[in-house]
Amino acid sequence: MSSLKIYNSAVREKEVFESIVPGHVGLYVCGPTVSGESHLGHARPYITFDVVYRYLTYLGYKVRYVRNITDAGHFEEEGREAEDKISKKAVLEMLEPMELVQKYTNLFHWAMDRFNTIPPSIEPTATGHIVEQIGMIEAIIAAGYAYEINGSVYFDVKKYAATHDYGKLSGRILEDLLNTTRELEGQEEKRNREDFALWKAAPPEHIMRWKSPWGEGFPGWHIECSAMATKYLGARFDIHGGGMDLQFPHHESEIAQSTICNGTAPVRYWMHNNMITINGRKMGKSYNNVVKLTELFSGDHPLLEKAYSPMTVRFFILQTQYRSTLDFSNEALLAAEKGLKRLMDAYAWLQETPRMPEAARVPAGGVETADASVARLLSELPDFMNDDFNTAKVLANMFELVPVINGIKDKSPDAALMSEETFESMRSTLKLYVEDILGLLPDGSGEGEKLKGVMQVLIGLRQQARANKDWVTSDAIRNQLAAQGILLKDEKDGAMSWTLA
RNA sequence: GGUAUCGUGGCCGAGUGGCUAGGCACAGCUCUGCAAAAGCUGCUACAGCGGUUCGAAUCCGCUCGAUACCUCCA
Repeated sequence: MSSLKIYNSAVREKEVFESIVPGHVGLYVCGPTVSGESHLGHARPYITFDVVYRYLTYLGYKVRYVRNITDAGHFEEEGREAEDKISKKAVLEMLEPMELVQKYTNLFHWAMDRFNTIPPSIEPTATGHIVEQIGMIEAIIAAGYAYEINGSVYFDVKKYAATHDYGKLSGRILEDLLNTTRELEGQEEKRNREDFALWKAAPPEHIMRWKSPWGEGFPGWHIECSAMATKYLGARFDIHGGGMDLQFPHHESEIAQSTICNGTAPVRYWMHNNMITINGRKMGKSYNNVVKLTELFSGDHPLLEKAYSPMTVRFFILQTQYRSTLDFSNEALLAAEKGLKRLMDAYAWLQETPRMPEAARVPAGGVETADASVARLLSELPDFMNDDFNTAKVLANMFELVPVINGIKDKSPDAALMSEETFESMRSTLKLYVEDILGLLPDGSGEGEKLKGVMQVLIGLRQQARANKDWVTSDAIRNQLAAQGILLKDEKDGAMSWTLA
């Protein structure tokens, strides 16, 4: 079997994965900023790294998965007037930042649960680690790589770059940054334009504020990840993940801070997922093209023709290699929905069929025509996962198994013949990859025991009607069920199956 | 302007030198009371131009086009 290779953004090539501490993996993923609702674009990293987490766990590693919640900084609820922040209204009417944080954190957890992502081992919040962040900033100042001005603290990029490779991760050259940095407000007090904030003094109207050696203020964006990653994973850990748009400046700055503070580069393998685009454009607030997850699940958005289930979205994302851009459209999502249904229908039947049906059994002296190809398709799955988590190829192989499974199910005369061992191997391997590694769940929601019982009654009535060639009754049952969103199918041997539409 | 990535059939997308990706859509056939599903078959592409090579979607160069980042961003 092949060994796991990961594309390391820092060196721009695939490297064989070796954990720093044998048997253990430290995984850090930049989490959401909970000042607003998560959108489809946010779903990608969390689903991508959920699969990474699942696969590493399957490989036998004890993984500590840390994903932060960014709940400090500038906060403003969408649509809410900024003046609220400084109004002299009663406390209850004023914007309470933690109320927003709680609301959007809950919503985020709800969406992650629907996507069937496994919760991280630790989900630290920025506000819960102010002490650690202040400690880290003090260490950086003590080392001489940061300076305080007017209650704010900035990282001295120029000094750092003199002896370290600032820009290595993002492929940037410091001089270029000097010339191309945008004009922003509040930049005057920095020594150099490329310096970034470790701590910002809070203006009087700023509600989120903490005491620090430099006065009241709040931490810079980059320091929180460095502080929390260091605290829970150590000065040097295995994998750091996040969206490509975070590569610069966020991750570059993380490297600089942690390197000065801890005396070592923090991360062994950097992984960056690509963006989700709409009509070729990145999904983002500034482009005004975001589809929120709640809108996606409800279908309530001008760009959406219908609602799409969380599993459809998960499948849609996994059908693409995580380093490629993924273009969103109704057509693409619809295709994903249909494809997933086909895969999961075959999969569900296979899981309900513990023993190889007679019809597919190889007759005495017969040839196991399907054994070799099925075995090959199955044996390639770990190779694909080991090749930088190529879930697209894993799914492609699974789709090649679908006709094999359906052939057995339909007892078609030219059904693929295979040995009992191959059948069992197919069953257990698919369960492992579909459910445990890719995290795709059969859409069994709503199929309560009572509904199953009721369906059995209706199926019985319809079978009777069909036996009597009473097509009127037969069709009435099927059509009325369809109107209720239940699709009834006649199988080859007179049996019937049903699915919720 | 700087840096980087990408351009694959109607659509989405895998693929770093030779072998069918896969899904969806579409067409035909089989099965079927009808339907749906399923099975089989077909549709077979790599932006353009040069180069390297026995051989290139894959390597190199140029051109055209697109996107991302350049301190809000998954």
